[in-house]
Amino acid sequence: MVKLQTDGRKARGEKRRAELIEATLRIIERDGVAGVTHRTVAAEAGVPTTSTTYHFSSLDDLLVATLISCARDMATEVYWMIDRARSRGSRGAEEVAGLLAEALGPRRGRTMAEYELYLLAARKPELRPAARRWLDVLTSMVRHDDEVAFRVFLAGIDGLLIQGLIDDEPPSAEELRPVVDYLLKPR
Amino acid sequence: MVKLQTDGRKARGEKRRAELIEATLRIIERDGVAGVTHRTVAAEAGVPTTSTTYHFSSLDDLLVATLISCARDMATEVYWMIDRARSRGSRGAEEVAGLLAEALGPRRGRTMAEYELYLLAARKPELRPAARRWLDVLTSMVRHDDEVAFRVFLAGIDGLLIQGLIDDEPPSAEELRPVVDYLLKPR
DNA sequence: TTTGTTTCGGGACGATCGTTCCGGTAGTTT
DNA sequence: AAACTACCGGAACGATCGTCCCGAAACAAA
Repeated sequence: MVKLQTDGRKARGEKRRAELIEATLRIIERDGVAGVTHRTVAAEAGVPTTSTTYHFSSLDDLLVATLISCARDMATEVYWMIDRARSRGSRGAEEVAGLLAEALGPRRGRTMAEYELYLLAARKPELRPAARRWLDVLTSMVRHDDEVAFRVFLAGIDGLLIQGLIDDEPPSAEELRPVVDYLLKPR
Repeated sequence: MVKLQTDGRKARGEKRRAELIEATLRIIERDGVAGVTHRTVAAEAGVPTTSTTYHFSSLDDLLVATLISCARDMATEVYWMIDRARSRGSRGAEEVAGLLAEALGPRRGRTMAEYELYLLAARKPELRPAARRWLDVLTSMVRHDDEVAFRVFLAGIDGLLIQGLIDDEPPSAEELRPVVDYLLKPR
């Protein structure tokens, strides 16, 4: 009889690994990278402290894994924004503004976490490929003569998000709208 | 005889306070906000550990003071960029690209420090006014019908800087040039 | 000089950190 | 069944953390 199923132990191990990464992301959303310790992550995941050191050789490894996991989500998120912006004509700006308002409102913690991990990548060279990959993939999607406009678009999105993070009240889609409009206007 | 000079003790105190802030900024440039502790700052400034707790009631206070001091410099820096961009015509983009390349090359550590403090402000409400003030001042400088274009310009600058921070090789002014050009092109 | 204020700095306290050790358990292979 | 491997989790180690205490020193006012 041929063995088709994977090792049950390894499956459980991978599952807990994923749970630890999710717990780490929640910690970063709530308290920032500074709040990530073996103990806080373990408590958030509801597992003993030593579980983090078993599945990740060090705290750095845990952060690396979290960034890599997070980068995937960021890519799909920005991909959606681009898709909306290009396919909907004048409605594109409206939808992009809505997505930005959502990133700065209900999902504010997540947005902060992403940029904190982004800055972490600036400081740790081993993280840079993961942080850059989605950006490269996105850039390769557009036509060559659109590349400059596309880079401006991406930079503008990043800038608007970062600036929106230090507002006391998250900006509404209506406030963002004219800026996004201007950003998307061809020239 | 009227007392004209201030208390020599207070003068020395203020001087050491300033030195501690400068040392803190150097630490952040080198190791990030995570590297800021009473002991590392004191060692960097060449003073005993307790000096930081004496002049700043807590570590948070030290970071707040550092951000406020840093925000002033950021304002003048961006002010220069705007000045170049507006007064030099087509040469404006070239000079802005040069300033960006400098911020991502020789002054890379400083740029990282500024954005780390910026994100810190996103998380600590008491820091937000200081981080936002210079942005408001700059915005109030421009004509009302230019405001949207100006906000796009600022957002674009932020985005280009952040994205440039995760490059292995800092982008050159020549690479930045077409993007800045597009960003400044009126429409 | 005497008194008071401000700055300095050594030392220590309790808390928390990353990490290791190691016995115990569950699952797989032979 | 026995041997082996992967996972679990309690306990603890040394290091480092923020902060406090308190006497000494420097300086100003009396």
